[in-house]
Amino acid sequence: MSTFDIKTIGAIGAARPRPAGSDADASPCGACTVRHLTICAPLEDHELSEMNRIVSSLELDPGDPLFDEGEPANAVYNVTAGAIKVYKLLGDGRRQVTGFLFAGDFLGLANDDIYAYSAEAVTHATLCRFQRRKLEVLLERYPRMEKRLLGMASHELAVAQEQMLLLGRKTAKEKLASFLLNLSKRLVQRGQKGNPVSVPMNRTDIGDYLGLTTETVSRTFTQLRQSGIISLNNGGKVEIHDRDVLEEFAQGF
Amino acid sequence: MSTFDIKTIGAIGAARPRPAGSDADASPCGACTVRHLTICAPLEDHELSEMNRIVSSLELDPGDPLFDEGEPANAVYNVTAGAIKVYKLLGDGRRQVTGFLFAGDFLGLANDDIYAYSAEAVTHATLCRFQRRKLEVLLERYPRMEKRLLGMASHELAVAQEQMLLLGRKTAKEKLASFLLNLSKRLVQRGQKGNPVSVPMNRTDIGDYLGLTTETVSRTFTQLRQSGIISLNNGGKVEIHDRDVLEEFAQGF
DNA sequence: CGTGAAGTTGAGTATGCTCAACGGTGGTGG
DNA sequence: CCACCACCGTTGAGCATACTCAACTTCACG
Repeated sequence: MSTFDIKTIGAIGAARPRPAGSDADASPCGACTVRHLTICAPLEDHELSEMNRIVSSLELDPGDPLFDEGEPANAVYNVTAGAIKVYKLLGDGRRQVTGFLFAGDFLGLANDDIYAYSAEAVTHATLCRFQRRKLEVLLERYPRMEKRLLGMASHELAVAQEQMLLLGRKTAKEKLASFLLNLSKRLVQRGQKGNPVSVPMNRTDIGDYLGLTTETVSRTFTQLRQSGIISLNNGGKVEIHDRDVLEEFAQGF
Repeated sequence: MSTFDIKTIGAIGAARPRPAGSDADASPCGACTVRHLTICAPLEDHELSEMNRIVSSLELDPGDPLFDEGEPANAVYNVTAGAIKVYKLLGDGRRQVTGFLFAGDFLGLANDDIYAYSAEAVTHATLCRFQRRKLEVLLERYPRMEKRLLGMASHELAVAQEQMLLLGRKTAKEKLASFLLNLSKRLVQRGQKGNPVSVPMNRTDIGDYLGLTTETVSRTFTQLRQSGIISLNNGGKVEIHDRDVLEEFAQGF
């Protein structure tokens, strides 16, 4: 894994983060459609102008890296659209995707000023970037935001523990059932329809997230499809026919 | 899993949390030997008296439950001595231990007022108990503590991600190597010798933590022993002979 | 259409699980 | 004091789930 500073990514050319269009730049925070989900939720409208001053917008294409494990953690991010994956690697290249992030999700919290994982775009995605030091000043002034951040971190922690249960103790079928239900729930949380479920990531990413190979993911999809529990539509849409059975699988009965 | 209120545990008789001896009660926080590791770290000496007022001490025997998943989260805890395990269960009883906690470690942060996991003593253990509502008042007054809590949560998050990598992508040998090195590092962090490593939990707990069966844990210990990398001493002590090889296993080379 | 990447399916295999037996140890009660 | 018992850890044999390697299909995109 190369370790390079986020500020030079554009120059390297592997990624092409670019400033978002002028529309968004005019009053990005005021126009933010996912504010209630982000770290900005506790701020009053008139306080957003301060946010505007320290935030910058960012756009990524599929496969573009956002940052790499080990890199100095100079910024934190809020996803405003699209999907991001975060992952860790072993020495021989084995990969564990520790999470998929969608609009409203937060990433980049680093304990010791070094990112503990890498982040990369799954789909075309837009993000808000907060310079770490400037954000810290703001947090000092608005303890509400710090509280919000703690709430988000402790939610992340609960999600991580659920994922450990999945990785350590569930079968392939149970893993995939849990995964689909999770995606569905997160869509609903964002006010979208929870069925059919949009599955924007490929089989390799799903496998690396669930601790499986692509082949096993594919076979398990087939198995669920042939049981009539789901169907696979075009454009990565999965239609859930029997949510109850899926729930039973997910909970290990 | 039964869900009962922590306050009634004593009456039920499954557990026997009891107030610690009068020595500790006199000025528990002032005498705390692990304060620098806890949420109390940022408090000045003269502020500890406030802490004293909202904290109570607690003692558990091996196997005693502290709280159960799903229970209302009325308190958070700091371990002051001994070892605690936290775990989640599937419907059919499969178990995933999501962490082992030692002196200085913190548990009980709950996002939605409900514990997301169960906690139980591994060895004889002592803990500080903070009533949630009272702690919140204190956090309001000391943003430093809130910041500290955020730091601890984000550290936990990094640890959780490392564990996901282990569960999803490491072999049995790599899992056990990582586990032993982790225990060793945590001993060193607490100012103790990192070798030999005290391993107070049994094979079942280790298996449930690493996503393995007891038999596989046992076989893998034997394998590492026969390779001369470790030896198993009395009293659950593991002596590490070749840390470098263990590190290589743990990092997946 | 042609090409390359992604997904699916098949055959054989290996890692770790299941089931079972056995040995050591510590606690208990006769 | 010692026999007994329960629990824990270890080891063995056989097995199953998911992996590896490979071929083939589908799809997106030029």
